[in-house]
Amino acid sequence: MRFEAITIKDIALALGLSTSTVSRALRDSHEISPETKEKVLSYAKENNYKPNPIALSLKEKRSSSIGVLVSEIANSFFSQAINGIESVAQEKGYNVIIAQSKEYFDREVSSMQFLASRSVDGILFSVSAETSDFTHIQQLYNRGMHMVSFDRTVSFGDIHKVSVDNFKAAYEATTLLINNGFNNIACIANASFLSITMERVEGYKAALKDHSIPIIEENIGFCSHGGLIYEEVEEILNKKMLGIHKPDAILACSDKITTNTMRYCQVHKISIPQEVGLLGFSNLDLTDLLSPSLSVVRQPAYEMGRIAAELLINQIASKRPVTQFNNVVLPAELHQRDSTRKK
Amino acid sequence: MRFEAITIKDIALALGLSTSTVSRALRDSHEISPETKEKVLSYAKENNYKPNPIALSLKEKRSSSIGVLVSEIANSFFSQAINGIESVAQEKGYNVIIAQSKEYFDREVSSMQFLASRSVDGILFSVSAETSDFTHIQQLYNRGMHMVSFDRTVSFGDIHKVSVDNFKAAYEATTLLINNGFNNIACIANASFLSITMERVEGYKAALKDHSIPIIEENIGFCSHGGLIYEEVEEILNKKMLGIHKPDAILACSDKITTNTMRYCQVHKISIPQEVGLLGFSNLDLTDLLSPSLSVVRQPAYEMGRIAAELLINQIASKRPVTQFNNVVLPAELHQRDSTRKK
DNA sequence: TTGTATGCGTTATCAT
DNA sequence: ATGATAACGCATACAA
Repeated sequence: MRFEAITIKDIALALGLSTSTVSRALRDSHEISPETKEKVLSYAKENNYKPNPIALSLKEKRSSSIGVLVSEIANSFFSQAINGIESVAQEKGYNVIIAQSKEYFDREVSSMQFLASRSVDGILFSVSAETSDFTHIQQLYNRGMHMVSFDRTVSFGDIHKVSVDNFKAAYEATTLLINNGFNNIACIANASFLSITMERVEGYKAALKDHSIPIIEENIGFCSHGGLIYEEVEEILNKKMLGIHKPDAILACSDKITTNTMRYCQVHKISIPQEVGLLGFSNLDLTDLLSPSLSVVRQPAYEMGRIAAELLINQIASKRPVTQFNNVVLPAELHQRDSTRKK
Repeated sequence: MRFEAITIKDIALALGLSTSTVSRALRDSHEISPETKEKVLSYAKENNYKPNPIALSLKEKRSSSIGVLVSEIANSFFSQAINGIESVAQEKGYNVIIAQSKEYFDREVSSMQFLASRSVDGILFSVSAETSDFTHIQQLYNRGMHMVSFDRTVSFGDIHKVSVDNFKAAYEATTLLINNGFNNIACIANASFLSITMERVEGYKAALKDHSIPIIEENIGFCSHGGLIYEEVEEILNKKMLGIHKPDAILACSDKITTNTMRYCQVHKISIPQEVGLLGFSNLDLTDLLSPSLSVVRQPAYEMGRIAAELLINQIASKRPVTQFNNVVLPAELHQRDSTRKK
């Protein structure tokens, strides 16, 4: 007993009409008599007729589904972004198909090809922490796939981009630390070739410079895997905290780096903010409940997801080739709490 | 320049063969000469031929995609579960299509119909906090849709179920509170008709009974919307904390209820665990960093996702109708930390 | 206003 | 060993 849905053919047979008449009646064509239309429509409703989306896809060469490629679903930022994407997709009648790279370049390439081969109409993506080469994206794009990049964007120009103002966010975060009396601030960031990483590091540097604080390269650290692994963060923090330039505050530039830095301080019994101030990028919704309350840069993940999805779906829907490429930049939110309040 | 993939017809044309020959060669049929096979295969490889999954779906009446319906994607438990689902799907060549009910019954019904109408091969679902009527599920199921229920399961029998041992988890959690010297324990749970709610409340009651502590119904509270809304939790907690039976500890039976209870204590300046002990169900991965470190029941979300996805995909793949229905019950993890250590 | 025929990409069933 | 044809469900150009 397998799921046998009613088709146009069934309706045509039952009503003694041709499939084309039924098809037209269902699509409310003006060249169908009101009576026939009524007959077909009521029969369709009674028998719960639903057009077969697969047949439609084959015919129309579109699938009404969009692919989303992120590094990790179980990451608060991305799950919030997917939430936004799903909400728009739902409104516009699109499926959302999920794939994740797990921060591996190889998985990013294969996942993207997987999505493309499943004939999605477009792809929303945020590159992995290992991705410095964009040819797989460029190729797909050149072959005509609709794509929108979000969060971690790409360097080539002819594509919609949605991101937060990372420079400003890091600039303001660093300034907050400085204004609270910290002046030897370390910066722990993601893989160095990610767009978001360099923007954040530049914002950090600019804030120091504007406050006449010397930039010490040794105070800057990069995590090649997004800070996903505690040991990676630990090693970097050991260098900083045990080094000659021992910082009095830390700017943690990603979700995972932030929590792993907290964990490091807990494990090594370093009190925040007495021994070291801490300000981190984080999208967790309970950072105010942490010990001590964590000052954070929060990214508008849900909104980014919505905007990116809207751009993509509009691009898919518009028949004409896109010539104008948006580069939407949203502001992040800065929340000050106890972890930056120096005694 | 739209994404124009190469088809069997293109290959046939280029090589002066018929489409059927090409099709057979690609599927490595024994009735094709080695030379032809070689020619076709190498041409296909050169031109990066990929069979069109939509045409395949239309022909085979299957889509190689599974739907996942959860209440909220941006919830740590569900995003971890989706992570597990995606990992299995990836291995077996299935798409994962996501939909969420947002804890609304209406959205659950429409999302499920949406998934079904997009011809997914099967659906993995966890019902919304409003769902007490399962007819929409039962109907779809009776029409032949493959379904597996997880986390919040359903009452009808002929379906695979994957869940955690909620009774045992709540029993052990309550016992831990009792052993730490608390004896007037309140229990805040989800909507009362959810399977998980009653199992947890029963576990709580059983633990009290086994320790000869009277069960006070007034100490038990239910959140109709999964504790999603702070005010809902606040109202319930006000009744408890300002009531005549003021509890000395709280068992918070969901992710959101747990964090909202912490927030309540923070807002109302109630110190944990001095004034009230707290033990909550939570899947956040930094509960040890909370203030004070939170004792939690953690659910094996990733594993549940994997197991549920495996069951579903096996069910889809097996041609025979399923007669044996699994009811997989996994143990939860109990982590004791400061929030239950009475001074 | 309605019906007939064709095609989307693929495979299965017939031929040859 | 290979080719022609039909079918999956739908929409549409063309015919009537």
